[in-house]
Amino acid sequence: MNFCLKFTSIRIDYSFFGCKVYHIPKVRIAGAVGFLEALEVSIGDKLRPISESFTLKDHTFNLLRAAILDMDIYGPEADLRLDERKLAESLGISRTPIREALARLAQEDLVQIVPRKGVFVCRKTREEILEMVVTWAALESMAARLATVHATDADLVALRKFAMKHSSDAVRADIEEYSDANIKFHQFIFKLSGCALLGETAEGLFIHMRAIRRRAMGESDRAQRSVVDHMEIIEALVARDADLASSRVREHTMRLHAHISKTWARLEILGAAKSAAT
Amino acid sequence: MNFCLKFTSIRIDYSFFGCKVYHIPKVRIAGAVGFLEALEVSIGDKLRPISESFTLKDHTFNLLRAAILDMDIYGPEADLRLDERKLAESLGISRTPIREALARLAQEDLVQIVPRKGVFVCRKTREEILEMVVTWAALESMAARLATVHATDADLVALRKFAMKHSSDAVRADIEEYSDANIKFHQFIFKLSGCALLGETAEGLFIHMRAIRRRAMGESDRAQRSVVDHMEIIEALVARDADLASSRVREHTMRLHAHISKTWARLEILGAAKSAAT
DNA sequence: TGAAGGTATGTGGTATACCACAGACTGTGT
DNA sequence: ACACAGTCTGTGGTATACCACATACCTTCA
Repeated sequence: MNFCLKFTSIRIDYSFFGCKVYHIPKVRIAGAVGFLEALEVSIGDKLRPISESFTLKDHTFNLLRAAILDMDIYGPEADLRLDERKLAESLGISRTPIREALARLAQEDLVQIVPRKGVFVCRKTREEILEMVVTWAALESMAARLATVHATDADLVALRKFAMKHSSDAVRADIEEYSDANIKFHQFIFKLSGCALLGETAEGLFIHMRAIRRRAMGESDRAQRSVVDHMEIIEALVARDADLASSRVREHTMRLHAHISKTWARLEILGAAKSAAT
Repeated sequence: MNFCLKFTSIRIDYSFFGCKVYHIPKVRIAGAVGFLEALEVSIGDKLRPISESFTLKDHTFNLLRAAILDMDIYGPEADLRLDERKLAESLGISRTPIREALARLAQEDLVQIVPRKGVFVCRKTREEILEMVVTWAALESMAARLATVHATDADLVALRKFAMKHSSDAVRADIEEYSDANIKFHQFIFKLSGCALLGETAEGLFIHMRAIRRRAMGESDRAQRSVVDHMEIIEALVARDADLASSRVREHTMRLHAHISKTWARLEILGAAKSAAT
């Protein structure tokens, strides 16, 4: 995968501002908002929401993060190396904000920075992925438990509606569609828990699992089994049975765990390619 | 709290190397290890483990992190401001590694970086703390569940031994001692789960909770109740009853949740001091 | 006297120059 | 032909200079 190519299009986003990248901060006029408020509302309204405290550092962080998630990390010939200088050149900015973005990515375990060697996108081993699934299960089962208390009846109706709407995707084996809906279903449960941190923590894990999930999804009747599971989970939530909802969610996720265990060989081979590349 | 003062002692650590801080990297002789190996083993053995790839960035990160954890964040007059330049001066290094360390701390939600305003240590609101406890409960209850499968009998014997050894601390209300033991007990369970990520994720939460925990610990009979809870948890583990162990751990942690809820007023007042300071 | 506007100062944000180290390469000696 | 050593190149690490913005203060004018 060619990273430089990737970022060519991103520069276009930048130039949309009509100025060189590093001039963007100059556009900010937060201090002038008060002044504008004194003018006709028609003008103030239009300009009000101008990017509040935009920084290249944050932008780069999001950019790199998205790029890494889109990467085919586990492809045998994937280029896991990130070159600070090349990235800087591609984005048209200096290395400084890139380095700070990379430092944050490293903190999230998305990349590994090796002094004087390079920055590398982290591949996850099979064990790490399995642990992520376990942790995910822990979080979501708690979310389901809380949801039996916090979710309103209307919430659950909406959840059921959503699940049924997309069940047809699974039936006709529309994996791509169903995969998205599946994700949203789980996010829905986290939202119903009323505990934002549960969802946020899970999100952090999920990011790492996306590449794997994409590869592991096209298996046999998993999608249809998933639909059944989801319905049973909803029933437990509607019954306000905390233990049942919790255990059903947990078992549902642990089935993914078992499934990944079975596809061990493939992942392991991909993992091996990693050490070969290093 | 005076940060500069704090770091005065830290500089002493640095100067232990016998050279100015930013000269430390020059001390590294990783490339020379091979050379040393050709010499007498007596010398090589002594020098072998010289800091592999030490970086100021990482060191600063750990330093700041530890300093923040030691801070009395919730004190009414706490100085939550971190000045990059002052820190740089105190540590005797440039701003660059400090900024990267701060970027990582921000990623961990330990500090908040406000462009052109400053870097501030994050205070947690009561709601955030409660959510952390819930998330902690989710993780540890799963850990206990796994422990019923992965822990050996010897492990559980060791756990029981450990818990009993420190139960006396709780009885004689030696809060400080017991608090440490309490923490280790929970870490023990995470270890027994065989899923490192569970423990790591919890650790990330725990860091934020330390300051709170210290304040919330000196309450009534919580310590003694804790001892009972721990014993019951151990029984469930020994019985290899996954559901029971899981729920007991969860309920134990959720009691902390309830307790913090009760001390709402105090925390809220402290939180209010925050906005007053800002 | 007070309000408006200018200015001085300090902040984080960014760009840049340079460093030490690692690794590949190349030349030279045996 | 091979081994060794020197050099060259590229990497991330660090230090530094400078920028735009935010803020507080001060000057000025009504």
